[in-house]
Amino acid sequence: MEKVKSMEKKKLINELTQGKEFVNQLKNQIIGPSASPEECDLLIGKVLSTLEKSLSILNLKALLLEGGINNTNNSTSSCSSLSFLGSNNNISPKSEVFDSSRDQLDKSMVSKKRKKTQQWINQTSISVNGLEGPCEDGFSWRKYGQKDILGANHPRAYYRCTHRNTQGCLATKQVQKSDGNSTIFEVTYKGRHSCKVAQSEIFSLNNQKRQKCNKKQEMVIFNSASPNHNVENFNIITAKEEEVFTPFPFPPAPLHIENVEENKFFPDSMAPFSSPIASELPLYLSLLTSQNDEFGMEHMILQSSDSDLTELISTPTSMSNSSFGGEGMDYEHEITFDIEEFFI
DNA sequence: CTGATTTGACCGAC
DNA sequence: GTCGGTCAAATCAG
Repeated sequence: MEKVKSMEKKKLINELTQGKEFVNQLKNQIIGPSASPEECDLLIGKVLSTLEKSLSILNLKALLLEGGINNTNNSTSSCSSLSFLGSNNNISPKSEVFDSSRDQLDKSMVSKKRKKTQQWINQTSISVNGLEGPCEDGFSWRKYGQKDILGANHPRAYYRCTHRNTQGCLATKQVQKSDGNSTIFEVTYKGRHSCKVAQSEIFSLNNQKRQKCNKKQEMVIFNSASPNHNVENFNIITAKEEEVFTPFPFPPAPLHIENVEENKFFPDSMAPFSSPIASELPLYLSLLTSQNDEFGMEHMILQSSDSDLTELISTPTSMSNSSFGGEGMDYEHEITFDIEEFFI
């Protein structure tokens, strides 16, 4: 445990130091004669990334303390996704995801909890000149309920696919403002879209909205000096087996998914699921924002709670990454994925 | 008029 | 008994 603490501390210091360096570089960019917006954008993304990682580390600690979890292994590895769940206050302590993980931990794998549908959580926010709200995801939703959630400052809204009645599409989503930052919306998707309309519309809509959202994001980023302008966008996915789940707005292009146990693509802080804690939690998928990623794409981590399947998917998305679409796709251990398709 | 939203009631899981 | 999720009647908006 002490070793773990030390590792976390080291990692935290490292992240903060990196962040400081990036800010300095940004400062030079802004002040310097050869200021490049692209470079500034990149640096801002890096700064945000380091801050998020730092917060993740800190919040994981809080989570562990709160839950009284005795971590005997590599806890730093689970920072990225786990701590987000606890950190944003977006998921209330009573939330399904959090709760079930706690239950599972508490009951030492004597899990007789009912199976739950797959879900993924997308956290996104846009706040420009008072106009705020989660970026649209390309599907048409119909609100069917709203509920005050215990421990949460904001009510949770329940949406289902408009085509539920006509096409039996069972996709639903929940939208809730973050407690900590009301500009952040946490969107939890459940089930998958089976509606033909969504499938046919998704490509054009997705392209449009991606552009739209990217524009918004750029606008916000470049006006970030104003306190009224704020953008944050990061994602956590929680998925559970039982239903085939299609979280991607992309064409059914081949996906390349790596088994995370090999940790091929994880830096240390991104190998979140090798710890005993992580392995007992529900399936978490963690997305980093495009601005966090040097390659301009997001990395998504999937982990199945029951099957211990942990996978990494790379997706190029922006604010619209929450859109799902295309044919339903089962997550297999090996699915090829042509990344270039998404950059066209 | 039609479809979407609101909101109190209800239900099932825990 | 509590809480989250859903239903469905009432209401609203285009």
